[in-house]
Amino acid sequence: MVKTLTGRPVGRPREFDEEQVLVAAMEAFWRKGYEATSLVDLTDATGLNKASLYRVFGDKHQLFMAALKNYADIEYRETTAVISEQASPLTNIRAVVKKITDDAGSEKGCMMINSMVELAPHDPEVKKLLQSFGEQRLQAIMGMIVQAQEAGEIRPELDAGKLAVSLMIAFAGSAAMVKGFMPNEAILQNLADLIDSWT
Amino acid sequence: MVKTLTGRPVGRPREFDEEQVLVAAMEAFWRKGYEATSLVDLTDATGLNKASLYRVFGDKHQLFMAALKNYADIEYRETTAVISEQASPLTNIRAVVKKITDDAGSEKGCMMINSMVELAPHDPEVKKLLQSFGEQRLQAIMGMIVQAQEAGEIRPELDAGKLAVSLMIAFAGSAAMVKGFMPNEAILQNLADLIDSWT
DNA sequence: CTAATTTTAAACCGATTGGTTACATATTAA
DNA sequence: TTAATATGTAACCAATCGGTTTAAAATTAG
Repeated sequence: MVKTLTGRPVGRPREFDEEQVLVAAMEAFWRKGYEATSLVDLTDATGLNKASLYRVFGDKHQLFMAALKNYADIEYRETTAVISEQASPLTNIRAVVKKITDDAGSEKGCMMINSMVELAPHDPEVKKLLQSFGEQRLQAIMGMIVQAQEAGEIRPELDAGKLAVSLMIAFAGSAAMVKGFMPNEAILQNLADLIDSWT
Repeated sequence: MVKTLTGRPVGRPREFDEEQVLVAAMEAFWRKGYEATSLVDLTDATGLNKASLYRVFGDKHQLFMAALKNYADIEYRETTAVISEQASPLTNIRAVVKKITDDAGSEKGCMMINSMVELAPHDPEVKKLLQSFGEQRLQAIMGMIVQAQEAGEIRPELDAGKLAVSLMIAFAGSAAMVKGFMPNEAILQNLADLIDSWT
């Protein structure tokens, strides 16, 4: 990718949008998991052929890592976006819960939980990435809980760290259960009840 | 397998124990999941060669189904075994929680949750099996909760069905989190806190 | 125009996949 | 001993796996 004076690269221009392709690959991995998604699945989903896919994103594992990062980025961006300055901390927590369950509400579940279950024990790279995403999310949730306690919306004697852990575990469990056992409404109700029990 | 008058089958007797082989296959699938476990992995784990494996258990998918059933059977048997007539209902609930988290406490997690996440959305057979296992477990947990309420150990105004759902989701979340993010102690603590909040 | 550069598509690669067949071996009933 | 039956081993199979190479097509700078 040699840049020229005009800023445009020399040579034949790309016929695809890198971001779009990444999203398509992400959706394939999200739906079927890592192992079950073949290169043919990926070329079908992205519209690219193998060679192009390899040149731009590297091998299957690298592409998966990029897709997982992309998922987490989108998730984080969209989740923080539902937080409003005007709303109360507890209202924001409920909005975040709704957002997260909406994303993971289909049978695809949550790509991070899917990857944790399928890959984390055997794949150090995936594990490391998921740990840092998880830590980030845990801290964010705990911060919101502390805010809600300061605002008098959550009982102050409760341990914010423990509450955050319980919510994280409930998220993970929800993302698993929605894939084969429990309807979305029961899951949403359970999360609502959990948060109600904090007030 | 033609039976004779003596009860012993005609022909060369088996050199392996069917139950042992199933357990070995179960452990391989439990550890690596369905897709990532190759036939070579299975022959290594069981000590049998492909042909014997196929003749006795059918193809890979049938073997997996048998292994999953075996897992659920063992799990159910061992879990109900920790329940004591002498102990109070709540003590029994805590014993069951300990038992389940002990089983799913390693990085292998819980084979049922692993399978639900990896396969349930695409594999109707697996989904159906997991649904019946899940329903069975949900009913068992709810029954114990009702007992504990009748014994005055859990607040009677709480909805036993909802509590059972919350515990199931917490189990599922625990089984996911232990695979890559959260240490066993934090998970155990969370479950203990959840049950404490019912008293 | 030409030379350089890049992208695309498709042919190609060895290895591995799940699955089957063929056959010598072992054990039975009669 | 013999006929029947079931076993374990290994060779074999086509299909698919992830991954690479090759070469034509497209676009640039000069």
